[in-house]
Amino acid sequence: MLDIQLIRDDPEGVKTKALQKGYDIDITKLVQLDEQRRQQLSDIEKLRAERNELTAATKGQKPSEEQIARGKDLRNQVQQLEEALAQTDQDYWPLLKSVPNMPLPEVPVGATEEENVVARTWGQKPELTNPKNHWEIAEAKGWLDKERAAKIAGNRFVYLKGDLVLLEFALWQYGLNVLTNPDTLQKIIQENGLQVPNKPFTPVLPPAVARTEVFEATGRLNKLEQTYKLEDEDLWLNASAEHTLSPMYLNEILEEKDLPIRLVGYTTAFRREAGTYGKDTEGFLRLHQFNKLEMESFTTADTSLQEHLFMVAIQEYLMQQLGLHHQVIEKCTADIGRPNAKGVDINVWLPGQGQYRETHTADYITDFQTRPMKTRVRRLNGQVELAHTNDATAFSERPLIAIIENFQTPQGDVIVPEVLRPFMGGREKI
RNA sequence: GGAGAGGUGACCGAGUGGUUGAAGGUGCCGCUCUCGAAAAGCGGUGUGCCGGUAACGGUACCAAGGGUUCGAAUCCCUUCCUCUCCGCCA
Repeated sequence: MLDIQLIRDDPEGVKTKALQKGYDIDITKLVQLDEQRRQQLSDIEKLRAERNELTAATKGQKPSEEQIARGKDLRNQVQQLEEALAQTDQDYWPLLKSVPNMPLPEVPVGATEEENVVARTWGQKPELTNPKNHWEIAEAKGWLDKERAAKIAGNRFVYLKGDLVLLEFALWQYGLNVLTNPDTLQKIIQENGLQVPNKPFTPVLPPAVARTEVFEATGRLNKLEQTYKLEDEDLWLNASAEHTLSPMYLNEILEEKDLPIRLVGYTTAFRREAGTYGKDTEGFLRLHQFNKLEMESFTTADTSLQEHLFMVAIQEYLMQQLGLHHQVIEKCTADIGRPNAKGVDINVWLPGQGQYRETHTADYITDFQTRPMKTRVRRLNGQVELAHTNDATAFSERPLIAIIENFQTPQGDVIVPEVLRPFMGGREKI
């Protein structure tokens, strides 16, 4: 949720930047509703003040007939005004919540993802003759069974089996090792010239579900396209660990000395993927259910951008260590997403498909989530202000696809990246 | 799932209809005392919203939402959570 004060101060600027992100918001109406709302609030408070005065005047005694009559009158007036305010709120809050976060000035302006900018490229496309798709290799190896999964759970579910499962667990282990090691983090910070502490990430196994109320506060509830609802329960399945990590400190005031709070959560993510029929149906690139290791951090406003860059640096480091050729993409205004002020993707090269595909995303969210979540920081000087959140992928299952396609051998085996071997019993290929 | 007891400020803990944003204690901050520290004494110490350059004023908040009342932390209803016992269970 955007700061209403920002909208009051610069309605035109907000309108323009929202449009850059593809949101046509009726800012005029929002400003008008805001004024109306404040007027109503002020009227109500005047009456309440009068009522409080009346109550105080009774001094604990039985009030007179006259006082009771006056009290009743005030109550009715307040009630009427409160109803009018509730009416205004019905329009006001959804409209305010529909305003997207403002992109930073350096975010490239663009109308589609075609206008994303390649910021950096690492490595080179491997030289492979007639590379196979990951599903061809995985099915031949008995690592992937989609037919039986469809029988059990339907389309876009899979059974992953055998060595691929071992490889997946190696990936989690490796990711956790990097994120919990202050020396490795320090190296990444130095190499990228960043100004952040090397405080390690705390591993978290979070709940995979959250209540409606909580989900709404995160601003990430996307009922129709993404989120599954549990029948008979007021619960939704998370579509990323971020959904249950970011609201952890809902309605709390954090102490500045405890920041940054860095979490790395592992969870199974569930996505409805409505509106993607026929897209990426082969293999396990786009599933209703997948596993993910996700970074989340809470910082002060003045350190959050560095924290975001730090997360991107970690992502690059992880992909470099796996030896996977990839591009770092600065997403344009249309592609960064509603809650983001800036966004970076990592797209890995998939030789079997002859294209780059997204494996990582890093969201710079500023205080857009913490405002509705009321997650605040008490600064060292005693000032209370909104915290900032950042989230970013550490690993999903998609890098497995990249490993299979990039490191395939003519014999149909897959070379295990060196950094994963310690977690694979030292095996060099599978 | 069944039966019962509860949810009050950073923490402990009073308060069961009338200046109660809330006694008392702990913690924290400042001052006094001290060479310094401790102890002791004194003072201060919640958050949101609205108005105001500010000082400050108003209003709301005692798990959440609704209701009763001239007036609610206190009474009623719903939901959530915690604890105890029983049952079930990886």
